[in-house]
Amino acid sequence: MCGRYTLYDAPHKLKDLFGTGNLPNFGARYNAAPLQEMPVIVKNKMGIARWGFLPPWAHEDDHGLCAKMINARSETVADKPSFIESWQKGRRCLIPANGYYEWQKDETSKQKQPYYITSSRHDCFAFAGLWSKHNDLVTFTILTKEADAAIAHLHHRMPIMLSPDEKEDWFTANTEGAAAIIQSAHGKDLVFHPVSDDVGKVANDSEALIAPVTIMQQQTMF
DNA sequence: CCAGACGTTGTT
DNA sequence: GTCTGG
DNA sequence: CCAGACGTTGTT
DNA sequence: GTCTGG
Repeated sequence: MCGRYTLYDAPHKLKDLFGTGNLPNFGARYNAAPLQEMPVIVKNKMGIARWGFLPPWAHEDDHGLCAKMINARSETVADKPSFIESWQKGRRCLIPANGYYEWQKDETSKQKQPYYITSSRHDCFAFAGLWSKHNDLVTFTILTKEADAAIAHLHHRMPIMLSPDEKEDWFTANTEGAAAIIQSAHGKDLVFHPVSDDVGKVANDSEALIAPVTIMQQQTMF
């Protein structure tokens, strides 16, 4: 599901938007991928963490496991051995983003069409997530839920997205409160458009990736 | 009880 | 560390 | 998430 | 088909 996203707002803009105290340095990203280092917010601080989650009992160098944990189902996150500690101890984070990508699979033609999804209401928002720490390595996962009707035909799951003004609630809530915030999260204001297949390649990372394209129906030779 | 997995999405 | 399956 | 690799022995 | 790397 949510396996690629963008974050191109400048650090100082994110600082203002989310009211964080410090200001790490990072550049615009149009194709953030799992296992990469990205900005995350925990309470009033912004830091850099690795996308993918390492459970507390896992080895720090277990990249394979980390890469498998890029998403966590919000419906079961409180029950899963991998996430239970972070959930119960309130290790929640926000992952600032400007949009994310979704690949729609066509069952008959077996083609994959990437779409870029944004919010018509907030040009910068945040995914809700959980973090974990091993020595100096901080990792994070993005919480998901059933897709809103606005994008359900693209994909039946979507990330939990919060607006900047929901930050305070997300971090001051107790576990029950956090669950309620997740419940109330929605995607009513989501909009999307098809983009180039170039986004598939992790090495591609430019503004051109989010430009709308016209879908060309590919010829089947046989 | 111990051993072994520990995740998601999507597809069947 | 904690849950599931046997 | 997608793209790309997917193996060993032995030699340098 | 399935795993790894990014």
